[in-house]
Amino acid sequence: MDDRASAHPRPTLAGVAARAGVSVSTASLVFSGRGPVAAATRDRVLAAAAALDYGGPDPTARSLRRGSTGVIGVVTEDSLADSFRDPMNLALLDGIGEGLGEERLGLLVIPRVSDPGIDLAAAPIDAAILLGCTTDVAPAVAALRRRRIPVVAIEAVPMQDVVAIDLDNRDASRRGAEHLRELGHHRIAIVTLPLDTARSRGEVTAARIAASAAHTTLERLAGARDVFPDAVAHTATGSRVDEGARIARDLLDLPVGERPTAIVAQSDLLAVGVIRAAELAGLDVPGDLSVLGFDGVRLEGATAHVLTTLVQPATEKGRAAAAAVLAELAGESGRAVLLRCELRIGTTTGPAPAS
Amino acid sequence: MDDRASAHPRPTLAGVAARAGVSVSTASLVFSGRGPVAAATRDRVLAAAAALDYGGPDPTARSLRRGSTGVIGVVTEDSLADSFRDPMNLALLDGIGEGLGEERLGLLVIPRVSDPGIDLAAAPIDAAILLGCTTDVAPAVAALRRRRIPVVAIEAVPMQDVVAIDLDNRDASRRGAEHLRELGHHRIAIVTLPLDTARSRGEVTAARIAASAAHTTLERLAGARDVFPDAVAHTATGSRVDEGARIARDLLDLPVGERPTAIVAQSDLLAVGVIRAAELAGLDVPGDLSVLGFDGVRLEGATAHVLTTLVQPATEKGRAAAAAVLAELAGESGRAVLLRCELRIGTTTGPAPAS
DNA sequence: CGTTTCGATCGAATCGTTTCGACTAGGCTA
DNA sequence: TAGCCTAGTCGAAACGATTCGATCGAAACG
Repeated sequence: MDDRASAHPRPTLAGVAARAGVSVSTASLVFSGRGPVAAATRDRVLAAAAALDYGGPDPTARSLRRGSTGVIGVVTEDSLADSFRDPMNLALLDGIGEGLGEERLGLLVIPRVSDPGIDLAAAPIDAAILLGCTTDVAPAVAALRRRRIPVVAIEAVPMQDVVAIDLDNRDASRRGAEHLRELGHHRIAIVTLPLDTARSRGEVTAARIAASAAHTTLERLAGARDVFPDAVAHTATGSRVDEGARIARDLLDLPVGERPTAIVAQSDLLAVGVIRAAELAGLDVPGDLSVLGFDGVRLEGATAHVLTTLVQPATEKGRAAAAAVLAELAGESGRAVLLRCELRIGTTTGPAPAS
Repeated sequence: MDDRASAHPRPTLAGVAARAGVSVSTASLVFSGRGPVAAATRDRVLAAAAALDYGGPDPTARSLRRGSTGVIGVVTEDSLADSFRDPMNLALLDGIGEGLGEERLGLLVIPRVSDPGIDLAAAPIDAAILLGCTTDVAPAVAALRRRRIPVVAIEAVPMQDVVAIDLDNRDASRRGAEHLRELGHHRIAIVTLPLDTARSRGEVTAARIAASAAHTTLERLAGARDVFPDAVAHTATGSRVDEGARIARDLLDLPVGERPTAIVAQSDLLAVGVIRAAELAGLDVPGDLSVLGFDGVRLEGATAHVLTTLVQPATEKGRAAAAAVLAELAGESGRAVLLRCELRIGTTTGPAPAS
């Protein structure tokens, strides 16, 4: 059988049709199932296909003719693996998968949107979802727009012709901060998500804020500072436990009077790191230090605490993105969505220590 | 500008060529850069393209003509998100990304290979990597073969015309078990990875083994039983900490004389669960119970221990898979690779308790 | 029994590129 | 000055399907 396979170049619909003694159009109808075909004819065509080892219409030819590929692009900023290390993105992916349903073939994940070497416009996709892109995505969006490819962006700066799936990041952060203020805290510190693609650790200055395009980070920061305008903030290189711990170590290395009584972390992973560092430094959470997270990710046994955090509807975000994509593909215009986070009070925040 | 965009249907290379006053072939040369084009001509074409808001050649048409899409398919068994929740798969993905280099557009991730509803043959890909597929993948492979699409499988049952990237699962497990035997253990229990897609928890019987197609699980099991032929084994529904804990709870709920003195877990996540359950039951690790893992994943702070485990070269696996894919696409035949695990002795195994 | 209708089939045009071979006009070598 | 090579350009033939409109019996209808 191998010789046959290598002898004949590659079976095509025309070959199958010829062998079955029907026209190409009829053979096409058999495979696409969109026209009436006599049972006998269908069988003949299928038999011919089997005999020639034909595996069905070529996807690229089909795409060209039909004008659609059945593939949705998911554009990420980091490397693939790094993007998927963030539990929030996984939940998002779950939602996208759910929302897309059975109709689509798969997701084409395209890493490093900011890499000029990668030509987003050359990707065979019907629509694109921008996933956690903090960089300036304008060029990428422009390229997709030229292709008439609908774009849905998740938590990105608002752009024209891009359906935005957003979170009330600022408002939610403000509510979290207010919770701390109500508990009597005055001196708080903030551990932020990355501010830029360079991802250097360090204190957040006005200059760095001005230079940053990290929408989510900035919004959450603004929300916290709506309540605590002077709160010091340090930025992390990524949403990871070790980063949170590392930054907290610096923030907590102060005499009692100057040390923050609460730390606002912009993600749960960072918050867990903060808690670990605090406990390692001999501080009691929440007795000596309150810790607030963001995300509401299930962190199985990472700490003995129940994290006080802003629970975001991550899966819902994915579903909304998928719905928007489907709407756009159907010709309707996908509606922008603003989802709300909910403050879940756990055991990591408490009254400010009387000092 | 919006009216223009909607007025004209969509710019094509032909339109650009016409406007630039050159032939389509010349315009094509400008964009593909594979022929000599006078600088002046090039500029004229690019200017026309800009004027028409043309974003470059259509990917599907290009794919059809060129016969390749620039996309590699990654076929997983679970939902996307679930696949990527396994840290091993992420490391693998890292390796694939590294190995593929800059040439490729992206990875088309295709979930649920066993779902008959999804037509693998309809995916526009140049090659496929089978990732952690425990089910019977024969139909999928057959479909791809008909398409003349090279297939690389990671830790799957050997198949003809499929490049295998494999691990010495059986031998490694045997070495791990021998380590336990040398420590004086006789009564051990095994916590296995899933045995089948149904994923029901429970004791591993001969019947279930016979019915299972989960290559990796079976190999690791066989390796452990090479040393401890009568070891009882329970299968998990997934490689997760909570699963490990849940199963260990049952395994350890026995009088001291019958309780295993060591548990072999088929993944580090399971092993961590086992350790947690043991400590919750008041057992000392490794004093009362030794625990052996598999994978060598970095588990930041999950336990206070250093897990004794079989460290597998996960990233290397990905790189090898990528190399095989590239080789196959270059017309050479990708070589099968067998990678070796290394036993790393940590603090979770110790001498069997004298009883 | 003439006409309409419908199921089944086919031919031909089309989707938007890439690429092969041919052609022209100069610049070189001999 | 004849002959050759090369850079630059072009026409036309793929690539492998889908789909529109036409055709042709046979069944259904009045």
